[in-house]
Amino acid sequence: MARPRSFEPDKVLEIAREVFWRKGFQATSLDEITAASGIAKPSLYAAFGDKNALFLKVLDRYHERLLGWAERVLAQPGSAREAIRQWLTGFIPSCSGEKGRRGCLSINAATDGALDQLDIRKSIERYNKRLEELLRARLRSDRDQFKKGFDPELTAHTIVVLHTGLMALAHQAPEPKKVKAVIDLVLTLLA
Amino acid sequence: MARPRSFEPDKVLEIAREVFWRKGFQATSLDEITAASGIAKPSLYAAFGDKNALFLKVLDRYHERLLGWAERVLAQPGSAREAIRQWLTGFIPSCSGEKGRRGCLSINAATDGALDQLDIRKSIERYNKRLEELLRARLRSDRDQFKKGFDPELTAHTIVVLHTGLMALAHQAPEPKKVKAVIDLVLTLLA
DNA sequence: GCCGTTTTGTACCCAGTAGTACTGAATGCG
DNA sequence: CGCATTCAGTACTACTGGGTACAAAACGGC
Repeated sequence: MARPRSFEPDKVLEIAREVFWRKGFQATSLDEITAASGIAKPSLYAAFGDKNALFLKVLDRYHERLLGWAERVLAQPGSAREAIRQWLTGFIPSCSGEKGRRGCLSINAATDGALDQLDIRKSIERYNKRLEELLRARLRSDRDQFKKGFDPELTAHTIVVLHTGLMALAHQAPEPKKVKAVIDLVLTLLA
Repeated sequence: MARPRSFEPDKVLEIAREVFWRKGFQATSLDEITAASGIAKPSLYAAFGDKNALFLKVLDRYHERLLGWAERVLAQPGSAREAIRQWLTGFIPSCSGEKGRRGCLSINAATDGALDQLDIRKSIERYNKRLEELLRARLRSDRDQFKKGFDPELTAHTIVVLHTGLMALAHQAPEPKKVKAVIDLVLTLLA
């Protein structure tokens, strides 16, 4: 009944994610996104709102994707430690070597001054909370795999801290081996 | 022989550090620094160079201060584990509660897009390297305090990762108790 | 008291950026 | 085909921010 859209919003959100991820939220100008996507600014505004709203959409999708993957990997049967190891090692390609330099979009955003935007901060906090919940649930339900006195809550949180540290240090492009060794060492806490 | 300076560079660097720390490198405008310090822009430029150079000076001082403190605490005699525990717990006030929200200036800078500036990236990498060296040296020299097979290099790096994670998560203003519990749990790796 | 030198502060320039008319184009429907 | 409706793209505005020219001011030395 009217002129149809000439682009797929999902594709544009993916392109925007790449730009935001590479340059950071503050440092990314809308012109760079229009250049990368071929979509003019008024169309972006009509489809996604202003820069903050666009980034929030990008970030929420990013979070959903990571949570979906974590949920799948952490739900596998067998050893809880191996499930968590698989989840953590899955990040190695994206947090080591040259590819890792961009780090984690979410953690980058948390230190971007983007935190002034309440929506964005809430999204990040919610993501961390849900991630920790997934780990905690798995450790809790498998607590008899571990020795007496094992603390699922504290251990889950500690793994989140470790994960955050690895993703924050990704900007230094460490060697994959080094990351793997750290993961293995910390997983000895699951005993 | 000429008009004297009307401000102390060290004081100005401290004020600039506070502003950068609170708002982030990119998000801080020079106008905010002139407003906070009372120093006009041309004086800032004459004394410190452009924005990047100013931030680099601030960051280097920050690093020196943290390294100096780490060196002092980690040099204390007795248990290596207790020395490291004291070093880590010393960060609790600045990485938990409302005061912690600003996180760590260095880690924030690493994800600020400030990394495009090679000087700044080098400074951060050098800081992390020297920090890890301090830990490694202490763990190595006291390796007979630990069980056979203890790996000082890997353990030192893991502690740096943990420390980075704690400082990155500081933006969420966690409870001090939680941070302390994580530290205690990870220090059981030193056995 | 005057002069060269360095600092100071106002006022400015220019590039870049978020956000917005406004005109023209593409559709479905009658 | 005509028309209402929605999208696309150019061009613009208003503003901010980094950086600087220039003239006045504050010193030490003569």
